[in-house]
Amino acid sequence: MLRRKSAEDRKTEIIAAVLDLADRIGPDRLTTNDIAQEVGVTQAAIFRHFPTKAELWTAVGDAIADRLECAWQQAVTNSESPQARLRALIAAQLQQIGETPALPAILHSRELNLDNAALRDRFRGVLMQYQAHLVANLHAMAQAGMMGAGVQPKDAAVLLTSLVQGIAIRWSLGSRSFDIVPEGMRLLEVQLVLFARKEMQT
Amino acid sequence: MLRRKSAEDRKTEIIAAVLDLADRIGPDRLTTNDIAQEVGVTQAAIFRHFPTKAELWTAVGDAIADRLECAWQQAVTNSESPQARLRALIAAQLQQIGETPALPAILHSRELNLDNAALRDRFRGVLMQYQAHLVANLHAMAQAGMMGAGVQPKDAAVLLTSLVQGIAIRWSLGSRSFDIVPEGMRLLEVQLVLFARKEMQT
DNA sequence: AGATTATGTTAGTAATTACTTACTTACAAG
DNA sequence: CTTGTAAGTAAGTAATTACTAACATAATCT
Repeated sequence: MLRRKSAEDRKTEIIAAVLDLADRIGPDRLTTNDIAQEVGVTQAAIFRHFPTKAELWTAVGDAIADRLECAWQQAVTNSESPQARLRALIAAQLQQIGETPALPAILHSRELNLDNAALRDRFRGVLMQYQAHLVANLHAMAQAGMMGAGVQPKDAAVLLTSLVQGIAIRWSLGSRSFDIVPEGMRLLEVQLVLFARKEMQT
Repeated sequence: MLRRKSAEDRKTEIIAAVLDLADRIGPDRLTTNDIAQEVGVTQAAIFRHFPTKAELWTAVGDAIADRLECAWQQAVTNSESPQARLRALIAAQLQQIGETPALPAILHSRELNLDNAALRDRFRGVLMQYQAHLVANLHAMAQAGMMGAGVQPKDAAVLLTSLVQGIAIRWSLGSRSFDIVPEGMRLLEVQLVLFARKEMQT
């Protein structure tokens, strides 16, 4: 017979299954049937734990947002210098994507961006918070004389978030044939060297 | 009564409708019913022009690939210097996204990446061709002494494609509240200045 | 003008979807 | 051991999906 689990355990199990399936099938395509099969219960069992599919997605989104916030909160508090914090923030982001490859797809899915306004706003806030962290540390670096002139911290932050997104896309399209964290950090160093340069050429 | 159109006209009309709906509804969510309503015909009429939904998507993908290839072919041939070609290539890409906002979503949709292997491979080839264009011109710039040392053309090309993707994402998430082409070109100039810098600081 | 054909419609189909209802049973507490 | 409840199932539902077959008519050609 089937071993029963506590509702809490089953819920986290279902959310994990959604994260996994969102990567393989796609966030906008996975069905409650897919989820049930992955977990190993009947379809009806899913609705015992989440009244609607929308609320299931809300739970998934909340879990993601929590994880992200926690990850870069740690990155900020565990690093001393602005430069170290910057590196830690980028590394944290890359690691999160590496652990949960469906993350970008879910963040841009219509499931959450069209059907779930509350969660969309939360994600927007979380991502703005990340951008603010980057800007703050870039600003501190500029004041410490570690940045060449002519680059606004805001623009630099956009270049860095773009770098992360670009790596993530290249990683996905290329069937994840390289390690995302070291490759991302390598390119980060390239960009940081560019930031640090001072003299210009005609 | 309904005015009938030639099959060719109707096909392009349907493809245009798909591109529009893919942006509003999402590539993996839009139905043949949605398309029919948008075009103003019955659902069955869609299947008069495309035998299956998969073949419709193939046509849409082909149209996109053609458009992209054509756009940056023009960019390459109409510009004299490597630097001008680089700017033209980025501008072309930004303009394509501006004209067809669904482009990134379709490129990464499961519809084309899971269900249509042939088209996925074509897209991969097209994007690699773009990357090759960037690398070639960055290499020419380096040989002309227009690039500071220490940055490989390949890495620089990755930074530039990331920049385009990052701008596109920011543009989408921010409800397209800014003009994508000028904002993208502004950030491109920032990155190009960084590339051109030479002396380093400790 | 009349015949032909290509573009359309109407009215279906089987499969899949999210979700429900009524019933069952594993499990923890007394 | 008994018992109440929480976690599960079996068997449905109506709505939506991609797709089809038979019929209709606007457009085109001679």
